[in-house]
Amino acid sequence: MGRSPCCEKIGLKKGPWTPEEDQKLLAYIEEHGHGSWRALPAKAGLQRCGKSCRLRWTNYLRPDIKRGKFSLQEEQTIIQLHALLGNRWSAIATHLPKRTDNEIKNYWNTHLKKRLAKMGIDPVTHKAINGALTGTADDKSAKAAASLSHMAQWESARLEAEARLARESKMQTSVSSPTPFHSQPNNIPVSASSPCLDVLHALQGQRVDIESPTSTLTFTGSKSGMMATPRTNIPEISESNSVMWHQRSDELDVEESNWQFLRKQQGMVLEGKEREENLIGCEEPWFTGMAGVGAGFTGMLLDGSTVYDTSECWGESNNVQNEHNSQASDEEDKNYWNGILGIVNSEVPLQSSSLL
DNA sequence: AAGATTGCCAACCGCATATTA
DNA sequence: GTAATATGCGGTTGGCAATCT
Repeated sequence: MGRSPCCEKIGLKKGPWTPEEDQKLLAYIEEHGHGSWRALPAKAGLQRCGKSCRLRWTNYLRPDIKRGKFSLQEEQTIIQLHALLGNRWSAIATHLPKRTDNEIKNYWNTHLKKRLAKMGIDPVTHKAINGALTGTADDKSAKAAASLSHMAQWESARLEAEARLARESKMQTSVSSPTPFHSQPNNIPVSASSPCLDVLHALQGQRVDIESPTSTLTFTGSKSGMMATPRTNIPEISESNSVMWHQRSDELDVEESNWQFLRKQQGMVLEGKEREENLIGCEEPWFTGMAGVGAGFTGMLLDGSTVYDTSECWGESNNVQNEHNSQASDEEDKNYWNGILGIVNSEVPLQSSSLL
């Protein structure tokens, strides 16, 4: 529908924020919460539109924002998620604690995209340009693309469901009046078993606190419906290490059928200890436990036919050929992710992973 | 030393969607 | 059901700093 007219008002200041303006905005939100962004500038004594205030807060002033250089792990996460989700920066940001969508977007555009292009990989499609990396297109790459597309659709559905649940939760908890930021149950946005976030859990093989500054999801602690009825998403690793998920059937029956499609495509699902063992395999500290993910996506990209070789993990010798992998077709398929891994590995100083 | 070029990122713009009246 | 309003998202830009010539 119609656009907000607030930014079209004459007399509102634009451009860089001054320390005084920052202080006013910060002080107001800390005391009253942001409430209605539209009404905030007048109440806070700012000659800005609400939109500008919201942006300043979410991208800069929020206390739970991590600034500085991206770690190696963050870089890989961005690349992987971009391959999965495309330019959905807010969705990607939900998987990167303390990073804003704007920051991720900027980093992608100024660093990662260039690196991919330099590697001969199309940053949009994540496919080799002119077969530079993985050879010419064939049935496998077509199937991989289809799988990836399907996965992206699935992730979209998950995000929508997540947003819907958040809304419902919000309604149930009767959050009718804005809560001052400092008095919220969690200054840090919650990581209450959000299904979407579980993707990253699988990526990292461990539970992590997701604190996306830009996440639009707001749960309200123990009163929240989300907390009362935690979702039980259980990752499963297929034979090709693809990550599978069990959803609450009462919510996501349709989505479940999508996964069955994938299961069918990917092969049998491992259970219990066997699954856990498949999550282990990479020596690289940060990658430990990630085999299920990198490998999962890799598996999909390779049509699930190639077992991921953990010796090719990020940080390991990407150029070292796997002596045990003698099949020409496997070599031809030298998976896309290895190429991606090599990009950053070859251009980013190792110490970058220990920054921040 | 100075002008040109490039890289970076905060902030803006406009569209899409959700919410409200 | 419709229109107005509010908010969120992603693309783009402007300006500053660093680097190059």
